[in-house]
Amino acid sequence: MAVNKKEEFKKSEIELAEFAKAISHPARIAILKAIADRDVCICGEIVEILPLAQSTVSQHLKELKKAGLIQGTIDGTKSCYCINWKTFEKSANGLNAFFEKAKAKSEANKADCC
Amino acid sequence: MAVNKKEEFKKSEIELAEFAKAISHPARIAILKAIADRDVCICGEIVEILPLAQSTVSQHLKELKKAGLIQGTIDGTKSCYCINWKTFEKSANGLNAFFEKAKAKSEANKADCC
DNA sequence: ATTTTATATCGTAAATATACGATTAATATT
DNA sequence: AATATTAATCGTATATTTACGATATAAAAT
Repeated sequence: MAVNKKEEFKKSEIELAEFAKAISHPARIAILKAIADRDVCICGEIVEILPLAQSTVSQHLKELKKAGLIQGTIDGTKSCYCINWKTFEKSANGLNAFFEKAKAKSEANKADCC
Repeated sequence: MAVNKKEEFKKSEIELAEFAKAISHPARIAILKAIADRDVCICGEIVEILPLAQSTVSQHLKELKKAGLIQGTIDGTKSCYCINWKTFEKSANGLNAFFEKAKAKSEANKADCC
């Protein structure tokens, strides 16, 4: 049980799901917001803002990085993050295309059967 | 440990994250697609399409229902699902507004510091 | 050189998610 | 009435996520 069946889906579905998963925690939404908000990429500031321990924030940053949504560079003892706009926009557009396509179908069908 | 800190974030952040979580599994993306695709709401068809056991599909349907993204009605022995467009669009628009707002900031800042 | 500061990583506990088979419940078919 | 069909729910195993403190690492300040 609990065997991973995720890979048996279409690549596009897996990618959409992965992006959604990356932003499926309020901390990660808040982090993206915080980074997008400032003109200089912040770092430990995020820890100040969030109601989470430093190590937990670091973990969330790691996941956002893994998803390619943010980038980080080390600046002295500090660590500086910014949005990776290329990936961010690409993912956002992909998700939006999914929404739009679904909506288009609904226009065509119009049959609200439930 | 593993205490739930999610409720300590802003309501808007929690809502965005919850929607993202609802669509954070390829099976659920595939289910939404399948339902949106047909003009008649399907049911056991979904089980045929997905590489998952009936009970697992049922579980995923339950989660989509919990998120308000789909609705179901019983029709004899069959169960008929359709997209709850009101919630779906509202959620999709909310997420999109988040993307747009972030992007707008990036236009303003332009400082790619990393 | 020592201490401080900033952040990543490790270890770990607890919670949640994923998946399935078995069972249940309720309608349909024979 | 007996059986078949459909889908939800239950129980359960395993995997993943979330969270923290402790520790490690590396630069900065003293």
